[in-house]
Amino acid sequence: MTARRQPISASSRARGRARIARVSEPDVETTSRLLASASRLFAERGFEKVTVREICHDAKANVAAVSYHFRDKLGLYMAVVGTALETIRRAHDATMDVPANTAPEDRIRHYVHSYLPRIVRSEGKTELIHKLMRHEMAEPTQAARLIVEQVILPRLDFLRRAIAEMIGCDTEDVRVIRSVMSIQAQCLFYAPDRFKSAAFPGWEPADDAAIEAAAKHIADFSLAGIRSLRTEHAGRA
Amino acid sequence: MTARRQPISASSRARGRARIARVSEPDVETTSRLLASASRLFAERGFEKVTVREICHDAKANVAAVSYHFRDKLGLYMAVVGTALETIRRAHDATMDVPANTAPEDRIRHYVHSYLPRIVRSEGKTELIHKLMRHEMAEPTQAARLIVEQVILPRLDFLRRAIAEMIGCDTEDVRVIRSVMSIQAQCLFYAPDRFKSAAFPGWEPADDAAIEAAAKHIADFSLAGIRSLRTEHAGRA
DNA sequence: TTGACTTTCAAACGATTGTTTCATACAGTT
DNA sequence: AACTGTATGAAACAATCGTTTGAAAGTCAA
Repeated sequence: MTARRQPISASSRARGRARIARVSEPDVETTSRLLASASRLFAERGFEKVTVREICHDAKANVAAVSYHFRDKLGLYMAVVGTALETIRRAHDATMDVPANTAPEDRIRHYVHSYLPRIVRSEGKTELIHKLMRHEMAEPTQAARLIVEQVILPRLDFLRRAIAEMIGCDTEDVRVIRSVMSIQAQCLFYAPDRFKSAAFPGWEPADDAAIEAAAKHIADFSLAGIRSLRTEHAGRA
Repeated sequence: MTARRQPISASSRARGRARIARVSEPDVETTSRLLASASRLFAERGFEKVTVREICHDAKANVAAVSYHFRDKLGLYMAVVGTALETIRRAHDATMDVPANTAPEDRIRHYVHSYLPRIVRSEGKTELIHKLMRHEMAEPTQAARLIVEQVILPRLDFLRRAIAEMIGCDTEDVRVIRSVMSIQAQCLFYAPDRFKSAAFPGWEPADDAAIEAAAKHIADFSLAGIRSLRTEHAGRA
């Protein structure tokens, strides 16, 4: 094992200073360009389907740049995931940003209406983490645990509280948990997908109005489903 | 392009006769062993994550055997998909096997209760096509179109008719289409998945009773959702 | 100017992939 | 026995992958 020339952390140490122009235009640091290109490509096709050479070509950097600045390909990927998680942590998660004392039905409606556009659409910074999440579902990496803990679980907790309040039971009740899965399943189903494009031709919501209509359906459909669970006995076999 | 020694179709011509023992025990034809090993491995990890060498090692065949008997890796994969589709076409699709004049609610219940075990479980021949389907959703190949046409679309049509009958409208109604997606989404969400295992620890139904209970939830939840659509105006913006 | 440090570059390395080559062995026919 | 079509095996091929190398060029402080 040969010792590497330069520890990874040193690159961040040198990044504070302003830089003089080099032979070619280094207006943006190589590290930033790599992160930008990698974010876009990883979000598009996931970790394994993107090659280091492709990222470096897009970022106008040498192939060795990834190894130099991020240790290896996985290091670059984890950096992308890290900044995506930071973005979502900084900007208050819109899916849970609701005034206090809101009725549980309206909280659920708000969740679906703010969640669905992020799943269907492709532009925007907050959409990055959702695209990464979708690929992590198919082929998880080390990032899966982070995403679950920092994004998924808080959202599910938000849903569980609202649903439990609606039914009038504990948040640990099986009916609550299964209803959370039902809502989450319906939302995630609208994620763009080449397979589903063939199975449901033209059924993907195209414009904002269609997304809103689909969200309304999921909310109506699910709220009716949850209400029907109120009359049901909790301890069924 | 060099002409291949032996056209692919010739292998099936020679397979009718009984064979004398060779140096090693060729009790089963190489073609069959390759198909068996490939079915298991492709179902487990999808097309791209399985190597030809791995299949051949498992089938106790030479690496060149795939090229010889199936033209290439994709040819072997399509053969696997073909036999899986044939199996599902031969054995009447249980998800749609229901006596005539059954009430639409009961048809939907039957669909969910027979569909969900096939999604959750792993053993059995009919489960093969479902495992292949799940991988096709993540990374579609040529097989996606076949699976959609021969498996997905007939099932969705079964659901559409039942739901339209419940609501009392046309099968092309948006409410019908969205309800089909809601039911299908909830069912598919129970597919085993390493990512979901972390997000929903212990929430995957373990035994038959748990699967039945989950199916009952999906049916109850969805039927209530559909009933609520009856009172809604069809032509909403 | 010297020397230490940081960053970039072209090239190569080592591993793995799907696929092909060519020799060989077998069965059946003439 | 000789020939033909079928099948298998070890080895190699060609392409691609992530990663490493070693030299070169730059910056900055002494």
